[in-house]
Amino acid sequence: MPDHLAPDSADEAKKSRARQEADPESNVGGIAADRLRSFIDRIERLEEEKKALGNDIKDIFAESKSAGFDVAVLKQLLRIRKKEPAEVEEQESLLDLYKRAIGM
Amino acid sequence: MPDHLAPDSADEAKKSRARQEADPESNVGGIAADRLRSFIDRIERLEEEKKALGNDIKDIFAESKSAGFDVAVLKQLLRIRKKEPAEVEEQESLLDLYKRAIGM
Amino acid sequence: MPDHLAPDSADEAKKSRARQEADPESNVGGIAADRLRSFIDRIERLEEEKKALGNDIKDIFAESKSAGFDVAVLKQLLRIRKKEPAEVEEQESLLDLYKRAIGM
Amino acid sequence: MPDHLAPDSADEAKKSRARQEADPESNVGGIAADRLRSFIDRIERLEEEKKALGNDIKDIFAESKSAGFDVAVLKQLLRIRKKEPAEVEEQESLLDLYKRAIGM
DNA sequence: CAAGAATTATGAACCC
DNA sequence: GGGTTCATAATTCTTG
Repeated sequence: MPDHLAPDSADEAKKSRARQEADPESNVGGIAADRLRSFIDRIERLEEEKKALGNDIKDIFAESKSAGFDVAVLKQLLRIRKKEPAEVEEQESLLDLYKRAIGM
Repeated sequence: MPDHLAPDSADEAKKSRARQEADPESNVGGIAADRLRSFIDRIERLEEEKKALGNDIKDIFAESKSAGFDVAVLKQLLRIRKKEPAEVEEQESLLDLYKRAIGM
Repeated sequence: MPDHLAPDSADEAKKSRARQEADPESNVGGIAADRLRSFIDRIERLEEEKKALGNDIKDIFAESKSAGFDVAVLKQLLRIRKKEPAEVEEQESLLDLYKRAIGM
Repeated sequence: MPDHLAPDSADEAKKSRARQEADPESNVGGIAADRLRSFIDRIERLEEEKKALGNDIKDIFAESKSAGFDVAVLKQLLRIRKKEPAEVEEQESLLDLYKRAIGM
């Protein structure tokens, strides 16, 4: 987003304080606006980091593929490791049951 | 093609099995166990960090809610802020496409 | 319970009743096999039709390419046409959110 | 939309030809425009049908859930049925191999 | 045929 | 806690 739409922080701080008393109920243009901006900034920053980590993970999958590993199987393995062993077993036995029921 | 360049994954898999004797410690059933474990560890580590960031974000939403903000509105604001650059980009790519389509 | 609906064994009857009120004839390991098979058949049938439609669409793209149209541009046009109603909807929901946020 | 507001196809065809001569080089507003519109209409129609089928499938999953089946397992079963048996076996054995390699 | 984008499906979070 | 919406992951399709 372009910076020109955002007033600089010093001016904003002044305005915030000035208006805070004038319109305390809705807090529009007052300290609440600063607070809102702060929340948004913090969240967007964290989301950026999160995305970067996602890219790192993707890189490792590419690396493991180059090393000759089957990425689909690797992902399957990771999925299994995330689940509780009991859950894995339960789903497997249910799958077997369904298979037998339809004669597979 | 020189040997030191990476062969494709099928060849690599074959070579891995061929080399099993040469590197017995980390080889299990023709698989470079150490390498596999390393990939898995790295990925799981990064996923943990990613999840932690997700929790941080959730915390901020809770905080903003406590501060009196409407979380749903906040999220929609964030979504719009995220989408706008994407749309600018899209318009540009559409323009490029049209240019190419008419041979510019 | 009529005899002709009676399951083969007492154990089977218990399991059947515990899990569902199914026709015992079609019960395999406590699973209503006929019902399961029916669900699977119906889903696979619909997925086939869905895939066929996907192929039809692909054919039309090929046809439009033969007619001299730029397929990439065409696809982007379609994407935009699909997105516009979504945006209208979003604007409305955003408005609703703002209203709620200010207590209307 | 009421039918009386839509020009009938003969009228539309006449108009197309009338404009074709006016701008033959780029084919804008001429037959190519009609052709383009036709492609778009056909594709959008098919995509609608495709989406409807997707909804039908979703409904069946809901129905099977109500009947007491585990939807996740059901989907797993369908996925397996889609793959070639050889592929299924290969992936399973590879998974076992990886598991042993990391000592699971 | 590998890489990348696009669609589709799955899983998580939120509200009721 | 169950259904619904939204974010993330997986698959599919396309292009070079």
